[in-house]
Order: sequence, then structure tokens, then C-alpha cells
Amino acid sequence: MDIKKTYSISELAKEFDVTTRSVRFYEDQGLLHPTRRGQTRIFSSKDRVRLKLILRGKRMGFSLSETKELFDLWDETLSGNEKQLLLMLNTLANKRAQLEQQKNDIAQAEMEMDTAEARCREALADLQKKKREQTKIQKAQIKEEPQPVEQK
Amino acid sequence: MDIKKTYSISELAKEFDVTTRSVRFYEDQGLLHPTRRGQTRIFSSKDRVRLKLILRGKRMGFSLSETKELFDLWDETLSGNEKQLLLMLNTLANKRAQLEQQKNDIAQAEMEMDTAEARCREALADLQKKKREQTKIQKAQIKEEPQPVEQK
DNA sequence: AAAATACTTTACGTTTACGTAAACTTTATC
DNA sequence: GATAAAGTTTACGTAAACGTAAAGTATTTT
Repeated sequence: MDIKKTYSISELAKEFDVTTRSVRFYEDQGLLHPTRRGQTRIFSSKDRVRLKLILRGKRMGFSLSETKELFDLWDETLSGNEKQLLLMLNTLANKRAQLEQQKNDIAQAEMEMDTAEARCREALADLQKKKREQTKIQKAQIKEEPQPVEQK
Repeated sequence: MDIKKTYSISELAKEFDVTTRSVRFYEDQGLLHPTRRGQTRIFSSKDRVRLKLILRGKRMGFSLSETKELFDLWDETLSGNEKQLLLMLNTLANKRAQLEQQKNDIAQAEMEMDTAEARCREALADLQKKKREQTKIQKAQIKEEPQPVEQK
């Protein structure tokens, strides 16, 4: 038994930092299924979870329709039909492959960022060195030609 | 000294399985900078690398303009200006944070897929069991009421 | 030289995921 | 009871990332 509470559209919007427009859009596209009190939407904790999943999906580069497909598939899976179960297992395997690809991409990106960062730091160090040499020269010059007397 | 070769638009398109339209679009958006022989585009191996990065970026949910920003930033970084170097380091740190978020998302998704898969297999096992019970009953019925003689 | 092939520019069309504005109801507050 | 606050529908607008078609050039093949 989840948190059981219900949510208004602006509660959800605020919590997940999206606009109400987006939430309504997700309903329009069949990703959320709030009930109504009068004409006002009432979201269940299931809707809340789904919203969270939608947003995570987006961060992972999934389109809304991809996410919707997963939702629908899962709902049909719950019906317990064998064909649907097998289909779901299949889909899960595909998604796993996608995730593997993403993990690879991320690992690659991290390696390249490592070398990029290293080069940056190296270049910076070089600059600092040059700066220090420069100030040394200046100090030397000051010693050679000391205290020019100020006058008004 | 990379592979040093140059590439036609269709070579690149074929290699990375994108349309020539896309490649031209990426140039239009300032992500690729092919030279020209007459009016025909000639892509360098640097362009090839960038195309690869563009596509990886897309898989990771980066927009073209995000990727372009990175390219531009990197190019300016190469100029060795201190301000640019610091800016790049900053940006790299931000991107790393993004990647961490993505890794979290992926880990979460994998966990949920694990439980989803487990439930599926369980449900399937239940179905199989019921099936076996069903056939047992049928076999029992056949034993009780054996060999109905066939006639024509 | 005619035809096929590969490339080009120009430009309008399309999908996704909302933004934004207008006009209206319902509920809470003064 | 007026007004503000939060919700609603309807509908047009927009940015991103191409698709697609038209019409032309350049080169290679037959």
C-alpha cells in the first residue's frame, strides 16, 4: 500500500519541476490517467510514479511514445496472458541492450573527458609557469633599477 | 597522423548509417566543416570523428546545439587562452555531473527491469504449472475411459 | 552523346514536446 | 459579493531534427 495520497496537478508539477502544461500533455498522450472531481484532475500515486518514470526516460533519451509503449505493455502484462508475458520479456531484453550501449557511450565519454581535462590542466600549468618566469624577470629589473623617487 | 583520408558525404552517411540530409544538416548547424572541391563536400577524418561524437551525443540524449557548444568550446580551448581553459574545465565538470545522473538513472532502470523480469517469469511459471495440471487431468480421464473404438 | 550516378541548393512539410495566450469555471479569501 | 487563486479547454505558435520533392550541375559509364 503505497503512500495512497492523491495529488493536484500543481503539486506534481512543483515536485518534479515541470509545467502543468507538460503534465496535461502527458495525459493527452495517454501516459497518465488521472481521475476527475468535477473537471479537476486528481492524480494517484501510480500517476506520480509514472511521471517520475517519464522524466527519467527523457533523461535517458527515450521519447514519450517509447515510454508509453512500455507502460501499455506492462499494463497488458499484468493481465497475465502468456503471449504478453513473452512479449514483455523480449522487450526487456531489447531495452537492456540499449542500456548496455548507453553505458558504453558513457564510459567512452568519460575517458575522453579525462584526456581533455588532462590537456587543459597541462596547458594551464604551462601558462602559470610562463607567468612566474615573467614576474621573476620583472623583479630582477626592479632590483637593477630601484625606487624611482616620486615627486609632485 | 590519423587515417588522413578524406571522405565523401555518402561514404560517411553509409558508415554511420545516417542520411546525407542529416550530414548536410549538421554542417548547416556548424557541427561539421567540410572543405569543397568545386561545390562538392570533402570531409576530413576530423569531421569523421566529430560525426561519431555527434551520434554518440544523440544516443546520450544531447541536443545538436549542446554538442556544438562543446565543439566550439574545445576549439577555443586549443587557442590556449587561460579564460577558455578554465571555462572548459568548468564545463567538463558539469558534463561529468550529467553523466553521473545518467548512470544513476540507468542503474535504477536496470533494477526495475530485474524485478519486472522476475515477475514475468513467475507469472509464466504459474501458467506452465496450470497447463501441466490440466494435461494430467486429461490423461487421468483417458485412463478411466479407455480406447473408444474407432469405426467408419 | 546519352544515360546513369552522385552531388548540389532551395524550400516547403512533418513530428515531437511542449510554450503561450484567450476565455471560462470552481473554489478559497477578504 | 467581489476578487484572487487554481483549475480547465481550445487553439495557435515554435524549436529541433530531419524528410522529401524539385530542379540543377558534374562526372562516370555505356
